[in-house]
Amino acid sequence: MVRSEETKPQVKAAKTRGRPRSFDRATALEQAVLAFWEHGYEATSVSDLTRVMGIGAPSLYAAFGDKQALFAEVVAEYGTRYGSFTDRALAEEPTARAAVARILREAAAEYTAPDRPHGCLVVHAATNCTTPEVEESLRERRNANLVTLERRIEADIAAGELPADLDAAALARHTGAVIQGMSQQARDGAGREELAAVAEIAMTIWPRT
Amino acid sequence: MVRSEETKPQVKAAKTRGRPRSFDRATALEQAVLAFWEHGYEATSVSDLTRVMGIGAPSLYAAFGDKQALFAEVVAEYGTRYGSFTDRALAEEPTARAAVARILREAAAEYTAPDRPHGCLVVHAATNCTTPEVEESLRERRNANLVTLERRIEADIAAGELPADLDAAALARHTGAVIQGMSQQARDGAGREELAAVAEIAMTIWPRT
DNA sequence: GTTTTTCTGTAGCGACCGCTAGAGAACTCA
DNA sequence: TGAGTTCTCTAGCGGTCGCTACAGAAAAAC
Repeated sequence: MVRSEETKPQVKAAKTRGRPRSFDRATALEQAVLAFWEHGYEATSVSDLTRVMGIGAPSLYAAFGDKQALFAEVVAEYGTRYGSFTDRALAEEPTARAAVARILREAAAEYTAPDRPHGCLVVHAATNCTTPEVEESLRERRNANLVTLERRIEADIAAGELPADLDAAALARHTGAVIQGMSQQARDGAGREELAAVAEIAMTIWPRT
Repeated sequence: MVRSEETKPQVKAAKTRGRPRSFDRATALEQAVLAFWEHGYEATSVSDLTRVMGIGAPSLYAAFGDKQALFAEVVAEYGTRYGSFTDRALAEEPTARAAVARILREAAAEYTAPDRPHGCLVVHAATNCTTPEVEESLRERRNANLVTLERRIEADIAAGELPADLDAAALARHTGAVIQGMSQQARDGAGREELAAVAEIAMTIWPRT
């Protein structure tokens, strides 16, 4: 994947003045993603970040603002790079049921992929946070995902694909709970097959079509 | 519930010498439970603790050891006072299915009870921890709960109460994931009825008996 | 070249962290 | 009463936190 840039001197036709940045911004951001993903917002100190990103503190602050702004950018980057499988499933699968089945199966693999932190950054990285806005930002993201799923289920109900008496909100929340639980299990050491088994069990709640 | 004591001067027949403790140890511990429950291990500072417990730092260290020892005691107290509903259900209900049904329904109420922190301390209080032993201690607790549930399900399979081809480990893990997901949902603002609906949906995975 | 602009490295700011030394207070025991 | 014991209070330890002032380095503009 080619990194998208807005202020990259050596690539984007050296138009910026002054001393050029000595590190690759996207690479540094990716390291920050891994650090925050692994240890969460609070437990990842700025000195941890400068170490894994390979830059000094002033460079970090010049390039990303402060710790909170960097985290926001990390969350966005995580969303496009690692968390997009849910949106993709919702967009590509013909029914809510098929989308959820795919999401759960893919989550089992995503949350236990080797060579990267287990579980979901959005679920874990901002729990027990002394900065309420940070905790709230991921909470809103999680709740927004629930609403998205609920709307998808409602659409299937309206289309006659699912029973009219189905509780879309409850079904969406159940699915969210299973996903978050799978993420926790992944953090607690569960492997891909174990999570896949959980996913299969969870899918049996859907009405037979 | 009567507080069990080992060194309580004013109740246990004033046998201890020296200046007596000026605060009630059990009351102070309860305040620590609420603080750790709400904010987690790292985000609850010793100065937070001394404030809500109403004592000075030296008194805290004299009575409870250090922060980590206090947290261990808090987890134990939480277990007996707030987390015992699961063990009770497993002990009192005749089948694994009935026990899980009761656990899920009670969790919906417990995790959203007013006037106390939402969700489960064991699930949330030691995530994103810079002290690995603390994080590990609750992880072990969660995994031990999974094993307990798995054994209960296996017993029902052996007794012919559940199908012989049932995957006890997967079913236990699924149940654990739903419980942890419900706890997360409670933290994210879900109410009792919403969690109860999730619990009802989750119970539909059990084979009809 | 010189000037202007921007980034980098050192070094350290004030605030808070978990924790404790030391002195005095409050009790039991003789 | 006095001695011995244990708790409480004030104050502050060394360390880390997020963050930045400042001087020098590296580029474009002139």
